[in-house]
Parts: sequence; C-alpha cells; structure tokens
Amino acid sequence: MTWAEQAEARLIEAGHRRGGARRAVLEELGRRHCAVSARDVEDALGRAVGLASIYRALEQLDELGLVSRVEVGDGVTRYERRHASGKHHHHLVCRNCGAVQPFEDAALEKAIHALSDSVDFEVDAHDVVLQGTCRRCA
Amino acid sequence: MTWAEQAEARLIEAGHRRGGARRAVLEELGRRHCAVSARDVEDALGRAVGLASIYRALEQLDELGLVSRVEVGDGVTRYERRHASGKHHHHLVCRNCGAVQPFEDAALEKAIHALSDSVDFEVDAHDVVLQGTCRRCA
DNA sequence: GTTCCTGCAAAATTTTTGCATCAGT
DNA sequence: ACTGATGCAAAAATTTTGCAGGAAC
Repeated sequence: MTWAEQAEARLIEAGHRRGGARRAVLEELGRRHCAVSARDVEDALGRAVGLASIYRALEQLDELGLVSRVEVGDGVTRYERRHASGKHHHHLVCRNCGAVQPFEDAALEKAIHALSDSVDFEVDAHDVVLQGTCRRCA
Repeated sequence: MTWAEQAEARLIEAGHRRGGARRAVLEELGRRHCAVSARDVEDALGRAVGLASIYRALEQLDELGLVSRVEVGDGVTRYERRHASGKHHHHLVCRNCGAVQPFEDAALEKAIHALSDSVDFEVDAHDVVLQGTCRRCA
C-alpha cells in the first residue's frame, strides 16, 4: 500500500470523500521525498488541477497530520509526506542558491526527544533547519 | 553599548548611513527578546515608520547577520536580534493558539554542532521549532 | 552636491474565499 | 438527493518595487 493510498484511506476515515484533485495531489506528494510548495505541485501536475484545490488539499492533509508543513526561511511554505513510522528527515538550506537538501541524524532526534520531555509543552512534532552554503556554492 | 547601537555601528561599517526609520526598527528589535514580524514592528512603532522601510531594514539586517529570520510554520516571517556571543534560543509553537515561546537547550546545541561538522555543507546557522500544545491550551 | 534613506503608492506574490457546478455516496 | 469536492474568479494578505523628496555625509 503506497503512502498516497494510506493517506486517502485516512481521509475517508475522517469523513472526506474521494476526489480527483486531491488524489492527484496525494500522488504527487507520494512521488516526492522532500518538501514541495503548492506551486511546485501545480507545475508537476501540468496545471490540470486548480491551485485553490491544491491549497485546500494540503491544508486538510496538514490538519490530519499526513503531511508536515516545512518553512526553511525563504518565505515559501512547503509540504512533505509524513510516515506513520515516525521516520523523517530535516533540511539543509543554501543561502546562496536556495537549494534544499534533506538529512537524517539519530543523535539529533535523541536530543530533541529528551528535550521534549523536559519542556512545559506537549510536543508532537519538530523541525530543524540548518542554513549555510552548499558544496556547489562554496 | 546596547544591541541596537552595536548593530548600527556594524551597518555604518558596511557602508550604510544613519537614518531615522532604520534606527527605530533597530531600537524595537533591541527591546524584544523573541521573534517579531514586520507588522509587529510597525504596530509597536505606532505606524510612525513606513512598512516598506521596515521590510528594507529587516532585509539589510538579515544580510549582515544582525538578525535571524524565523519561520515557525504559520506562514509569517519573523525576525529577532542576534548576539555576537552566539547565545540564542529556539521556539515552541502552539498549534492551537499560535503562541511562540523561546527555550534553550545545551544538549541540543551540542548535537547540532556535532552534526554540522559531519555534513557536506558549510553550516553557519540553524533553527529548531517544536510544535505542539501549550500548557494553557492542553 | 552626491548618494543613500524614506514614505507613499503601485505592483507582484502568495494564500484564502465565494460561488456555481460537478461528482461521490 | 444530499453534501462534499472542484475550478474559476475575486479578494485578502504579505512582500517587493518605482519614484520623488528629504536627509546624511
């Protein structure tokens, strides 16, 4: 079962109906492994789907926790699929060319989890962005 | 010497002139200890300064590394002063009420620094956002 | 006297909303 | 049939830009 199928099942469970626009968005997110903006999705789908529907789909997916909202510091809101397993990555952003690159780090996750318990706040998600210069721009 | 004064000195050094609008922005940022949006600054200054000047000032400050650009996930770009000492905090964001609260954690910083060295990227800044529910909303 | 800084207004972007129509159940 | 889903267009919100006048050096 693909991520898109699981996500749609979850949407149905939450009382939504099936629909072509949202399914196309789900499938596109399922194909990508890192964050994309609403515009990116529109372009990838060849404008077959209205931008408003894309925004609406992304909002619903975010509410259900099926995608993560990612803001890396360039003013653009991006989304990426979230896995039930909890497996995820964070982002490196190049100040010069704007490239966004994913990375994973177990020690970082550990530090964040320890911290989450010590804080007077019910933490359910987190996001780390490292900014700097990528190899190509250096 | 206050942060605003240091920042202005740095601006002069970089070839800028002194000016009322930018100084007002600097003083406001100096008063705040956590992230504020351009609108927040405008309101705090009683609209005495044009919003365009505020955006321009914040952009220059960001370029010189005098402020950090912070995006916590609600689509609003915020800025906060940066200290030469490197001392800084990160942010807890309440999904429910939108409240943003700063926190510090030495273990987290340590993990990030270790990680920064291992990655094929020249990291010069980082940002961590924990999302969840604040005490009041829980 | 130059050149930067500033404010206003206009423009460009991004995101949201209203509404009529279509599709899913 | 009923009600959610969709697309288009309009609106709202945010950020950038052009330009003319004022301020800094």
